[in-house]
Amino acid sequence: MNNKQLKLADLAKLAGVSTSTVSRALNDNPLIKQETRDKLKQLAKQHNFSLNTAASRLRTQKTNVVAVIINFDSGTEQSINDPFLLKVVGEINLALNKQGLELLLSNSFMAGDDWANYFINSRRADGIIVVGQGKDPTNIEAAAAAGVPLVVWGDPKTHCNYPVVGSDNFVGGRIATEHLIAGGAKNIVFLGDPAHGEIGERYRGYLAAMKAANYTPDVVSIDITSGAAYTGINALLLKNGLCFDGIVACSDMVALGAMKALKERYISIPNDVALVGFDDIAMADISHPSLSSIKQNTQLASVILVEKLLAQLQGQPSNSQVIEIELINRQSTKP
Amino acid sequence: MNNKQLKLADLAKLAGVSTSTVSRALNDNPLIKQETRDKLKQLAKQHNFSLNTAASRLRTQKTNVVAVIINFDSGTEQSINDPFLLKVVGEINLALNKQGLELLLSNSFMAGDDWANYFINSRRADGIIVVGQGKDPTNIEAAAAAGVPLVVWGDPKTHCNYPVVGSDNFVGGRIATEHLIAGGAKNIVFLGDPAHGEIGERYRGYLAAMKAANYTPDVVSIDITSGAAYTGINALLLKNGLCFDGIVACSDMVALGAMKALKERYISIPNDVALVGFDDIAMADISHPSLSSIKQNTQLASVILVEKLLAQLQGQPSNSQVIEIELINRQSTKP
DNA sequence: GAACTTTATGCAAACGTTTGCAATTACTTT
DNA sequence: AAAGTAATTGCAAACGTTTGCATAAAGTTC
Repeated sequence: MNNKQLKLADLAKLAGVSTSTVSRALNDNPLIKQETRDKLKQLAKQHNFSLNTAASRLRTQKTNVVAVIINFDSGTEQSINDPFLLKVVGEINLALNKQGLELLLSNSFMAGDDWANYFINSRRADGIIVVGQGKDPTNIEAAAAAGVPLVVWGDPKTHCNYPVVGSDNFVGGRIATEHLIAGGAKNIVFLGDPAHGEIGERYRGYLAAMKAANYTPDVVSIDITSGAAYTGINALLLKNGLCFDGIVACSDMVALGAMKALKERYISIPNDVALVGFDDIAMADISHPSLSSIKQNTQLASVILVEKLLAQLQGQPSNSQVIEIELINRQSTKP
Repeated sequence: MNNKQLKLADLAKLAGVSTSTVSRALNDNPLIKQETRDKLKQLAKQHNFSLNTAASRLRTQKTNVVAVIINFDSGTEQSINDPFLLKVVGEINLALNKQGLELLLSNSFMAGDDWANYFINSRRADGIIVVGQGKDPTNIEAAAAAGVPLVVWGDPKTHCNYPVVGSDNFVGGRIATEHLIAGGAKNIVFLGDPAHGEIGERYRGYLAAMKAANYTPDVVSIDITSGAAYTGINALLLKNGLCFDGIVACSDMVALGAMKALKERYISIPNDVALVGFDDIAMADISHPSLSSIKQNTQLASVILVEKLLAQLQGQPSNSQVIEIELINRQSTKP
C-alpha cells in the first residue's frame, strides 16, 4: 500500500488547481477546459488516484450499486445447488457492469424482511433486483409499495405491483406438454411444486394442454431439487408401477433427478417414458440421453431487467415483460 | 417510501438527546446507560430508521464489504457454466453474512487490473476474496504486494505471497488416479489443462501415481468445460480408438462431458473405461452411472477463507491452509 | 459538606466529495 | 477602448456519521 492514500485535495495541490476543478475534470464536466481535463486525468492515473466512493456517495446520494437478492424459499436448498439461479446472477452481473453498476449479492438472511429499509434507506444500493418470486411475495410487495426501484425475475404474467421480467411459464409448460403429447404420450405427470410462483404457471400450462387433449393430469409435488425428484419418481414407481409415459419436469435439475430414477430401473427414455425439462442448463445437453428442455433466454432477460431498473432510477415507471422461450428438442423426447 | 428519510439528528431531536448519544446507543457503546440505549434502539426501530452507510463509511473508513472476484480466464466460459465456482461464491456469501459482512460480486471486467486501487483505495470494500487462481496470477500478486487484505481460493501448496485456502489438489489427483489403478486400469488419461493453477497440481498428482505404478501417462489438454471434454474425447477415440481404460478428469463437468462421449459409443463405464471427476457437484450423484469424484469441502473452506480475511483486516498475517478432500466412490469406477 | 471519583451526556470537528454561486480571465462587439 | 458576453476556475457549504474532549450530574469518601 502506498504510504498515504491520495485524496482530491492532494491532486489539486500537485496540479496547482482547486479541488472543484479536479473533481469536475475527472467527471468530464464540460465546464472545465478539455486541455485541463486531460492533464488532470493523466495526473490522476499517474499517481494512481482513486475516488473515495464513500465520500462521493454521501455527497451525491447515489451509490451506483444494485442489490441482487436470491429469493429462495427457506427450507429448500434450491439456491445453492441449482445452477440455473446462479447463472442468472452471473448474467445480471455482466449486464450491470456494462452500465457501470456494481452488484451487491444478498439473500433474505442478511436483508431481513424490510428490504426498502435495509438497502435503500441505508444507501447500500440504489435499486434491487430480485431473482425468483418464491412462494411468498410479501417482501417484494412491501418493497415495491415503499417506492423502491425494483425489478423481479419471475413470471411476468402474475398480476402484481412490481415489474417482472421472465419467460412465459404458462406457454412453456403448455409447449412442453404438447410436445410430449405429439410424441404419443398420454399419461403425463407434472413433477414440481405448483404452489411455487413460476412453477405454478408451468403447471397451469401443463393442465391446459392436458385438458385440450382430454387426458387426465397428475402431479407429483416435490421441492425443486434433483434429489427430491429422484426419490419422488422412485416412490411413485414403487407404489403404482410404470403408470405414466411422460414427465414434464419443472426444471432441468428435477428432470435429471427423475432421469436417474428411470435409468436405474431400465425404463427406456424416450420410448417408455418421454421427459422434458425447463431452463436448458448446460447439463441438459451433456446428459445421456440429452434432455429436451424449455430454454429461457437468461442473457436477454438480464439485460432487460437492468434496463428497466435504470428506467425506474430515472423516475420512469416500467412494466412487466415476457421473454421468448424456445423448446430445445433432444433425445429425451421423440421428435 | 416515507415522505422524508430520517437521519440521526432527527431521531435525536425526537428523543431529546444529542446525536452523539443516539449514535453511541445504536452501536451499543457502554458509555451510554443501558436504559437509554434500549429506549433509543426501540425508537429507531419504531420509526424504522436506518443508518446512512455512506456517511458511516466515510467517517469510519471501514465498509464492512468484501469484494469477491471470480477469476476466470478470459477466453473460456468456465465461470458462467461451471456450477462449482458459483457454488463456492454462494457459500462464501453465507460465511461472510455470518460475520456481518456484505458481498460485492465482481469480475475482472469491472475491476480492471489494479484491484488494490479499484476496491480498497476507493473504499468499495475492506478486503478481497479471489475465487480461482486462474492461469495468470499477476493481478493477485500485485494486490497482495500492495498490502491489500486478500485471500484466495486455490491450491494452497503453490508458493506465493498471498494466503491460499483450498484442497490438496496434488493429493486429490493422486488419489483419483490410484483409485483407478486399484480398479485395474492401466492406460489412464488425464483430461484437463495442466497450465491452469489448481489443475496443474491435480495433473502432477496424477503423474506421481502413474509413475509409482510404472504406467505411461497421457494428457488431453482442454478447456474446463463439458463441451470441450466431449469433443476432446470424441476426437481421441476417432484418432486412436479405445486406447485407454481410465480417465482422470480435472472437474466433474469435464468428466460428465467425457461420459457422454463414451456412452454415445456404447463404451461401458466403468468396465471399459473407469472415470473419476473432481469437485463432487450435485450432478455427480445424479448422473447415470453416478460419477466418482474427489469431494472438496467448499463450505468449510469458505468459513476459513472468511476467518483468514478477518484476521488480516485486524492486522494479523495469515497463511495458506489445506482443506481435507475425500474420494466419493460411485458407479463410474470399480470399488 | 468539600473534594474527589465515577458515570452519563453534549459539543464540535473531522471524513472526502460535489456543486451553486461568485469571481476571474479571455474573447466579442460596438 | 469601453462594455458586454462567454469561458474557466475557485470558494465554501453541504452530505450524515463518529469520536476525542469537555462538561455536567451523580455517587463516594473523609
